[in-house]
Amino acid sequence: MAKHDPQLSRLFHALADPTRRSILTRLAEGAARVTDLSEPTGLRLPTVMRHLAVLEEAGLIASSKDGRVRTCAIVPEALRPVRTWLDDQRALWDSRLDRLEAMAMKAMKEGPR
Amino acid sequence: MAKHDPQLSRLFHALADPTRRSILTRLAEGAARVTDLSEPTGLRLPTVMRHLAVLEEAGLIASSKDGRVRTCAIVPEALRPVRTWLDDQRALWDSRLDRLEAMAMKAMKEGPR
DNA sequence: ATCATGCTTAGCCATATTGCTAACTATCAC
DNA sequence: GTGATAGTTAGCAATATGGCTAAGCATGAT
Repeated sequence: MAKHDPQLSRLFHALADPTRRSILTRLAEGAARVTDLSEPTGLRLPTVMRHLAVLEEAGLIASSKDGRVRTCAIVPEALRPVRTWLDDQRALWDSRLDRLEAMAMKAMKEGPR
Repeated sequence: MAKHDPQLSRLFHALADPTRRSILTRLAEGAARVTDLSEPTGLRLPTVMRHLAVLEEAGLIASSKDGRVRTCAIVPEALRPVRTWLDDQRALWDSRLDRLEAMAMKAMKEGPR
């Protein structure tokens, strides 16, 4: 039985915000400084920092500081658990599709009575 | 350019909660009444109701009421946008990786500056 | 040394989320 | 009708989230 997976929760939560997704998309073009990530969002630096912290805690990005510049980059394998969960769910859902369908049919026939 | 997709945000947000994921996994075994979903979680009915509302607003489940019993079932195709987003990101990230590799190769050939 | 740059920290505010209880409605069984 | 059952609604409390400003701290340029 799959226990509550905090890592999966962190990943999904990180991906649930449009700003964070746009940051990820921007980072797909290449590593970027914090300021570079701030500009297209129209958000202030501290706000962007927080988003970056969420992304980094989820393992979706990595950052390192060189002088006063922090450079952020994507961690490509970070989405693996998400993909795995999706695959598992699809397997479960698909394998029960016929049964769900049957139950729906049955409910429709016996329902209103 | 992919605009902020509210539906994607709703989906990710719905999936970010372990209780909701366990509800989905439970529903993969077959449709269930609200009370059936409440028992294994150890949560009260109104709390479960709220989780179900989030799942339904995200389109992940559908429910219908027959008499006083509400039956919930999974909507298998609901995860499609998530899967599509993942695929798109992976494509972007992979192409970025390829470029990085090419640059590394080039750098190795030309030597350090 | 001085100043600008880039990030960081601290803290405020509004709203959202997640749990609860209590009370209410609607159905089903007697 | 009476009462049990299944769900619903209303509203409370604690915490999390997402934005901001202001001030601080390094580092780089002059």
